[in-house]
Amino acid sequence: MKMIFNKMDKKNQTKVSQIWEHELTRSGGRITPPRQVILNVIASSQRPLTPQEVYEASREQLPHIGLVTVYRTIEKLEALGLVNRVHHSDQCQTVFRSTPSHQHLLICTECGQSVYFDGLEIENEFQKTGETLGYTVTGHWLQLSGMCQDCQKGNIQ
Amino acid sequence: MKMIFNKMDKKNQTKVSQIWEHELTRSGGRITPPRQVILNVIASSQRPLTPQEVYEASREQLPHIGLVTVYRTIEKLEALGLVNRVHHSDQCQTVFRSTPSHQHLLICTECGQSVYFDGLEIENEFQKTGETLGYTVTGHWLQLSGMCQDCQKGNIQ
DNA sequence: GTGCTTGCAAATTCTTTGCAACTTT
DNA sequence: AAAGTTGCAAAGAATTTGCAAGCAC
Repeated sequence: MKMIFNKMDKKNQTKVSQIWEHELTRSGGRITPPRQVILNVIASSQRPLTPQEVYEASREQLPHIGLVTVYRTIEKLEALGLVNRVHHSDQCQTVFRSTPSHQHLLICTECGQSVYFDGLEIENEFQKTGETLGYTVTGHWLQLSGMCQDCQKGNIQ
Repeated sequence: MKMIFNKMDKKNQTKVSQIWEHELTRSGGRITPPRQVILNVIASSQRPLTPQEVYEASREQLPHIGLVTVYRTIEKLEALGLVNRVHHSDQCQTVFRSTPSHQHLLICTECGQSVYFDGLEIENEFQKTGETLGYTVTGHWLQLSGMCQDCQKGNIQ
């Protein structure tokens, strides 16, 4: 199994924000201060965020920003496939940057820090499972949870 | 990989309802007509249901039942571990009977018909994945989606 | 009888929509 | 200038809470 540890660093944050701005422009959208702030908040986050959390983090940089703008920007980013909705059992509406290739999330239960990983072998198993049950498997949804290295060491995030 | 095709039949529905009633009693709860109806609706469903759907199906048997009672009964069943919340990308609050052993759901995208399956080998892969990423994997969440045999044949559910 | 349960109404929370003013290109 | 975007306020949807009456044990 191939693994890709794609934790986001400062350099990549900027890059992701730039790509997102480019995609927005390309689809006829416009780059405004509120959007730049929201894009940056989501792109630089190590964990999935709720609309409320995006809103609160954005207000630190742009106090008069509106929650509605956050919702509409997320909607646009999702339509462009740049962010994904992430579901937990209690939290269903968090957003996290998506990956170009087909990967899955591993989320830290303590601090929420998340990484993507590749799971081609696992996906082959899914097909076999479906055949046994008489289903044609067309999609899957996999998320792992656990504790990241920082939290194992007892660090505060 | 061991597979368990545990589609629910009439005989099992009754049995599940009875077990649920017993668990309710054991935990100090009471068996009332509204609860019996709700339990039966959920136990006999081949697919995850929203609170609204449980409500509507229950009203056919007990017209004056309240949506609030459905919410509270689901809450109780979930607390007892008898039903699970099932999430899709758009639908986050559906309920489906849980399994005693550790299994995963395969949901038909057409009709919602769902079956549980066993995936021990897959779970071993999850552990390996976690190690590679520096995480201690403590939980996972896996759902497959596809098309069931009936829908492949073009039957109407 | 005691204590859990019900259903109504109201409150709360989350998300979406209408709209006039304002920016971006 | 044209078209997209913003933030406010209001609407809408989903879920939870308070409470008096009712029911199970």
